[in-house]
Amino acid sequence: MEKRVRLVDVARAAGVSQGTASNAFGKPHLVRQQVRDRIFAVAAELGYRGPHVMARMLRTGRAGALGVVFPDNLEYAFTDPVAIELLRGVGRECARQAVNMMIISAENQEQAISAVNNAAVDAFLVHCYSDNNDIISALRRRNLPLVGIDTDIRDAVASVVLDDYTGAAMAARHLLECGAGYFAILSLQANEAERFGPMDDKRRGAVSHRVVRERLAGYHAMLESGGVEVDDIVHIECDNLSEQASAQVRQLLIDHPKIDGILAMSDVIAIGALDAIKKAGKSVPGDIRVIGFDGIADGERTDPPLSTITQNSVEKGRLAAELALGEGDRRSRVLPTTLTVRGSTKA
Amino acid sequence: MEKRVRLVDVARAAGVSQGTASNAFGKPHLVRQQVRDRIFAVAAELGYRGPHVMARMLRTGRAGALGVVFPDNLEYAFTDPVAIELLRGVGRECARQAVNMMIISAENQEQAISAVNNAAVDAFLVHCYSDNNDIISALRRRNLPLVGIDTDIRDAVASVVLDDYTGAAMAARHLLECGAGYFAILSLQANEAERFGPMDDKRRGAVSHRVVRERLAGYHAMLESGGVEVDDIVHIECDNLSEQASAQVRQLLIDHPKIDGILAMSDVIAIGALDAIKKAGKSVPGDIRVIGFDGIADGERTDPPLSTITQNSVEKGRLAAELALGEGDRRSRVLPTTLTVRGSTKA
DNA sequence: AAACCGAAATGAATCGATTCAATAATGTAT
DNA sequence: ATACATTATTGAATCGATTCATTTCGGTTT
Repeated sequence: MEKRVRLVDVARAAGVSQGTASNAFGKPHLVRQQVRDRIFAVAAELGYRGPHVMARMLRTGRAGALGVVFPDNLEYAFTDPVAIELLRGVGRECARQAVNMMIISAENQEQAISAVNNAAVDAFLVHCYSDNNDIISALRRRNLPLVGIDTDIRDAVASVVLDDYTGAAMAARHLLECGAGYFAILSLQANEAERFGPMDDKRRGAVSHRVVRERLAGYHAMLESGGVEVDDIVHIECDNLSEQASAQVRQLLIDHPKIDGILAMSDVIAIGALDAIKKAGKSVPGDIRVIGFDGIADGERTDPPLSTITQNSVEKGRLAAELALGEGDRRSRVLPTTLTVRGSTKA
Repeated sequence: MEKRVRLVDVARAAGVSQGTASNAFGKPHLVRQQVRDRIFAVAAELGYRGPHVMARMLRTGRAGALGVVFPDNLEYAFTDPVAIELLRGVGRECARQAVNMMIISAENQEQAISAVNNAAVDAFLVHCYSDNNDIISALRRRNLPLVGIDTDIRDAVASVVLDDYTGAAMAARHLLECGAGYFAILSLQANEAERFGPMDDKRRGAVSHRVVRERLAGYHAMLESGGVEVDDIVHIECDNLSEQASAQVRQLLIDHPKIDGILAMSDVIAIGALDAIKKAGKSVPGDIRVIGFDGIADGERTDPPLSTITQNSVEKGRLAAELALGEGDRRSRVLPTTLTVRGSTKA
């Protein structure tokens, strides 16, 4: 393995200073064409591969990359349709700003922390549900611009969240308007502890995930104003995977046959619910109305098509990236949702 | 903005050499506990943030990241279900090896080249259909381990491709066995020129994308052995998006009403075809048998469920990452496919 | 007390660029 | 021809660690 050709070698061989050689590559307009050409010719002859990326980074302090972290579940990033849309938006903004996208990957918390510590990036984006987490602390310690998605993070330069409360309230109002009277809420995981199934008062009081807290509050407020007692609502904490959710809903239908309105905190869960209801021989929306949350593409093709609260996840990701990379004012943003009515709530 | 605290500052303040201070952080077992503790205490007091990532990289020459490039279409990575599965596999292997994943992003070819040149990574993975491309040249110039996915790349340390020929042949045989006699092939894009629609001989002779070439050959060989003339097969070059493909198939059904077997080169296209056929009032598989390629999850939930040639894209990505990061023997791999029979070909 | 050994610590060299104040070269106006 | 701007070039300092050959230390063994 021969030694790498360095800029200084090229400079010497071309009979110019190292500074000029550097400019020829990085700021060509500062070097006379004649000289530039000579430098390039010599570089080609010596087999110079261009400026060393890491050396340049060290000197300039810029990494040219945006770090993206998913602390809750590392594999989640390429599994959940909403996360993928988010990444699409992040990617779009990174492309616009000519910055690469570094996805922090790890198998466990400890590894994730060292991945965060070793990532050569200019800013971090973190998608998470709660912020009491060692990975978040590691991110803070890096002292780089940090933008939280879907949760507020202390010390972050900004955050991008959804107006979850209003979205949930819209969903609940719609079900009320469609005539539902007995409700079940299919919740996303409420905190770090991986526990699924029926959600009692105690568990409902220990919700650390912002998204879940806000959506529950929105559902409850609207249902109460519609004359429904919160204690009469069945709460189930579901895994955010259609298959698992489907199994949980199957049990729900057995335990609570009167249920005629289902509020799901994600479309993935709602799709599982549709499946379970169909298998149980009940009809949607005749017997049970189902509304999801997110507005993923798959919801358009279910049978019946899924009513939902639509959010623009692509824009959420793009905006977060813009805030993280941006120099301008970095106010945190709350993004709106819209009600999308399809066949699962209205015939 | 105060000046950053450096390792040398910590070392001085703690009364040890810089080398020892470095070891305290990077190789703690080489430093006596007593001394180590003192160094950490001083570091905390001075507000030292830990070793500077870029400086460490420059010195060690390791970036701790794997670059992933999609030259054909940059947004494609987070849009196509197969690409997403691929990324999931890559992510899994990166996590296993405690390496981050750098996604090269750009809006155009020129930007992509400079993104490749500025990426601090230890190896590159490139997913593409053909290798005559300036981005590929830029990748080669970096002189890092390079693994090609779905196409062979000159100078790559290895490549991971599918046994496309056999997969296509299996698909064609299956349709023959199901009694189809008049075939249409819905092809992926055959080369860099973005042209869609009917594919004449000339265009079929100018296929630069390896995947398309192999699959066409597999389809043709099997159909011919089943007594079908290649010239009697209708070829349509489709955009790899369900909506667009659907529109193209609508026209196909008008122009060629006798078609009773459709071979689609991707499930995404096949799903579009199912849609168009349903809208045209024909039945699947009664009037027309449809088989896709890839085995994406969405194909299980179409109506009827989609028969397909299943590949393991997650493993394809994982394996490619392993080869790129690995030290061991790096033979190129050809991955197998399996026939998955569902309702779109057999009642 | 001398000799020896392994573990711990040292400190200068190195990784490979970019930057910027100072200087030189070139061009233009008087 | 002289003065004055402009544009190019120089070269040393700097970014912030890690490495490794060498020296020092502390403890055993003879």
